[in-house]
Amino acid sequence: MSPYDESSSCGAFLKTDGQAPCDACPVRSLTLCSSLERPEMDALSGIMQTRDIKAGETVFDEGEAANALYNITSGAVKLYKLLPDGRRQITGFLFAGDFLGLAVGDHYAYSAEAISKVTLCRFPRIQLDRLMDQYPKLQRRLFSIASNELAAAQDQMLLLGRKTAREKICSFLGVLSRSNLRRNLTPEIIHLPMSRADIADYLGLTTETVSRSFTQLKTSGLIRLMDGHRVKLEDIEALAHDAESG
Amino acid sequence: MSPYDESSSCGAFLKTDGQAPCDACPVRSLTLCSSLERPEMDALSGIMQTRDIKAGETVFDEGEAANALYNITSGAVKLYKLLPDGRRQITGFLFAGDFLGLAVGDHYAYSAEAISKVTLCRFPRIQLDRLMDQYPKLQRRLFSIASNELAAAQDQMLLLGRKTAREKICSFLGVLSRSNLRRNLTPEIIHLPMSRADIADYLGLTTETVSRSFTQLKTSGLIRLMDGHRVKLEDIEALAHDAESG
DNA sequence: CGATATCTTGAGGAATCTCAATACTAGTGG
DNA sequence: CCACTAGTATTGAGATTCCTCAAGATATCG
Repeated sequence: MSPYDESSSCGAFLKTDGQAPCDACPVRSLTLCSSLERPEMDALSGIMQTRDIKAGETVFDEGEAANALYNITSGAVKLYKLLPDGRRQITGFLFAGDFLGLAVGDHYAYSAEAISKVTLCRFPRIQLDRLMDQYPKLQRRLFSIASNELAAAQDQMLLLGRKTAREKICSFLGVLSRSNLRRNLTPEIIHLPMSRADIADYLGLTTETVSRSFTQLKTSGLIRLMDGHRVKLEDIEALAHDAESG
Repeated sequence: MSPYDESSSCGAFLKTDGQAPCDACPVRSLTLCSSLERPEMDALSGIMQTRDIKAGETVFDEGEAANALYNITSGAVKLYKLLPDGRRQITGFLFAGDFLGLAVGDHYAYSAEAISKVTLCRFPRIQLDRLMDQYPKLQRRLFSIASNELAAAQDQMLLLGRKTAREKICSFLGVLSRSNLRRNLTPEIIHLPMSRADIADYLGLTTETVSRSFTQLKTSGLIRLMDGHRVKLEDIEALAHDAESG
């Protein structure tokens, strides 16, 4: 069987004639599809496929032909680049509603791997390119997504180049907390589906330093480690402060 | 007098009725204007202004209303973000042909400052937005620029998060060398108009470490410091190798 | 419930930073 | 045209953060 299921719906919803599913999409307001009109929506769902991926599996690899773009319907994905000796930089963690697959040339410049079980909406690039010519609004939406990612990347450069380990962790928790707000989740409880090694590779640290920083924040009473993958922010104000000068 | 000169040409060229100047633009193939057709070109030059900036002066500041986008006709610009305590991360160095001013909301998320005397083509945002609706090709061009910047930002994250001081310097020289090629300059002679402090804030290092790394590369025979701001690459192969594992 | 991976903690080391002194460069005015 | 000054770059010595290596604790999954 093909890895792509052309007929299934956006996420785990009703299978229909191919345009209703997106109406039921729980994360639509966050995705590529946000603020699109009926015709764009229908065109998009017309070329859309869905793809399910198990935790640890690859969505695509650096260097691979960039044949498609994706929207995450559920689950978490990490993007990363590798150096020849295996050192790794994670350039982003993506969650439900997030978009991935932008490429400059014909090939992806980074790898994408599922952190948890993931459901994706897949848009073949050639067809999406055609739609972009047809619907300027879609083109604009993609431009806006790219601009947002660029701004986030610049924040991350500041973090990587100039922040201390503690500040990095506080910034990371702050970003996730704010992302919870956008998703109508409580900003105090942070879910960390990724490993400490992933966090380390995202923040330019080692797992040991990540672990020590968490412990230190716990000791200072700013956070509580509910379990390894769930953190309660006890003092968001103080965390925000320590993210920039702590 | 207004800082903007609506009538002058793109760069230091003939003043005309407002559409010929771009025809003479020496860096057009590198800019926003590249691969645009006559009507787009004319529309762009119609809303274009030029702006001259002295070394050390500001193009715009972080937080300022994002009223315009710019293309550099000559000179060098640095983009940077600051932390409250003054720590600085330079997110990019821009040269003739490069584009700046992309913003997510209504405000710039970073500052832009001239490193040398700079000439800019200025495009008011509101008018450019209108043109984007009118000319999908222009929209597409901006999307492509944003995508390219994003890819560069991801490379820089890898550099900042995972490379050693020596690797950072070698990577930096490599990028500039390749940028010389695009501009039809010799790839062996690198001009560094920025200070060591700027380089340090770009690479997540201190001036002292930048200086020591240069000295070390000189001692290894990979480069020659012709003067403080001009470097000869003696062994591009070796530099490229050391940019990723050395 | 046990095996394995992940996480935490500890001790020592290394790369880079900080602080300080010296050398160089570029621009200024005599 | 040269000397002077202020900024910039280099070099040195010691401090510090974070990393490496190693062991023990905890969580996860079949």
